[in-house]
Amino acid sequence: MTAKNITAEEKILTAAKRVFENKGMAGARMQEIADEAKINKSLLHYYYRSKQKLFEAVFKTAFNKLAPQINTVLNSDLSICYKIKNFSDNYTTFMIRHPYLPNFILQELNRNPDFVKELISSKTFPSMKNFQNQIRDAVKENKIRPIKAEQLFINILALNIFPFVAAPLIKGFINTTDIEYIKVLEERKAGVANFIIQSIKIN
Amino acid sequence: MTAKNITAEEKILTAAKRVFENKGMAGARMQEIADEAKINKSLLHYYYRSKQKLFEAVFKTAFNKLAPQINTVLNSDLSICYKIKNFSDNYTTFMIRHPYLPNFILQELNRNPDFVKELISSKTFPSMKNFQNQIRDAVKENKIRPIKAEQLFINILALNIFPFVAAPLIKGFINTTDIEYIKVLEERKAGVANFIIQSIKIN
DNA sequence: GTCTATAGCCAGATAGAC
DNA sequence: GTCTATCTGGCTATAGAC
Repeated sequence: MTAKNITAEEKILTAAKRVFENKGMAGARMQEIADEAKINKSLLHYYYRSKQKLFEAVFKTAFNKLAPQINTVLNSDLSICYKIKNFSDNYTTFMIRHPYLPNFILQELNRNPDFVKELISSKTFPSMKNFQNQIRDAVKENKIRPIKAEQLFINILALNIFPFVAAPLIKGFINTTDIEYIKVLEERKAGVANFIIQSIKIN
Repeated sequence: MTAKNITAEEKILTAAKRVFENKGMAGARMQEIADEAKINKSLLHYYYRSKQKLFEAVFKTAFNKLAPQINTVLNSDLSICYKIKNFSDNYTTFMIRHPYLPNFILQELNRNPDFVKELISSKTFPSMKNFQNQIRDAVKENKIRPIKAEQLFINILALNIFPFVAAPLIKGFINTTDIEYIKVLEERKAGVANFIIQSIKIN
């Protein structure tokens, strides 16, 4: 498997991923994707027919990388505490390597509300039910302070994802270089989990 | 001041705001802004010269609505606890009325890193210094649990802003209608402040 | 200030040779 | 499968009448 064994189709998808994540659907240019992939522009259409189709291929691939991690929080028999620690650590590690992904996903979901309907109706889309039961039981048994499952869920996502979506803004406020900011993010792997657990635990 | 007294220039800015916030710079069309403002397309150029200039006018207006609220957190002599409650309440109230604003700002900051440099160098851009001192002192005096000012700051922003940036995604996960989601956001006004304070307070 | 008409460009998509 | 050349439409921007 040398570099030359990578097919044109794969090269296109990789390049398209890079360009779409940076520029979004509207800002991306087919020519730029072709240049990035070092192939001819008309090959894009040969393999993917249209910009829209290529975009959808990229979007689905991206979304399918994120959904499973969230699903582990919502649908697994692990303890609440473990889930929070695990998700914060794994998610941040993954995102440091793919910093544009969350922004890309959220951006395009905001622009195309129909995408959401499509995603929800897919079989793999995670349900809140188990998590709601888990939180309700934990509150009832006095294991954690009273909180609604949805609110806790939003908080977990917010604390882990926001630092990537708002990176340029935060970098401006706290006045850090890109390298320093990665250290700030690394600190959050454990810090965020502690912050959440501290907030819900019974003294 | 009847509706007819609104000048063309004002109508353009309002329309541009709506279109840019929904579609972003790259996705917005001058024709759509003209239609939205119910004026002739060439008037856009008469008043604002170019799409870029019109966009910058909209962006600066939008950003200047958000910065002061954050500045209150960073640079005022209020107690930490009060700041958190106050910001969570005010910010969420404001954002429920302008739900596209955070997404628009973050989106364009990600696309145009130069914007950030420009904003930072402006005189009104808030500094972290006072807030850092306040948190360091509070930790030293054992008033709150040990936490870095930057991390707390990120957490405050994340918990308050993320629910708006990621609205379509969250609505999908927790399976709510738009109206129900507003109730979830209303709950957060007090809920988020409590969540944060619970996490940093000494038992 | 406001309109119509159009210049000029650029991007997505296709035709057709190899 | 991969290339060059080109069509077609849409978009920003401007010229110029009123």
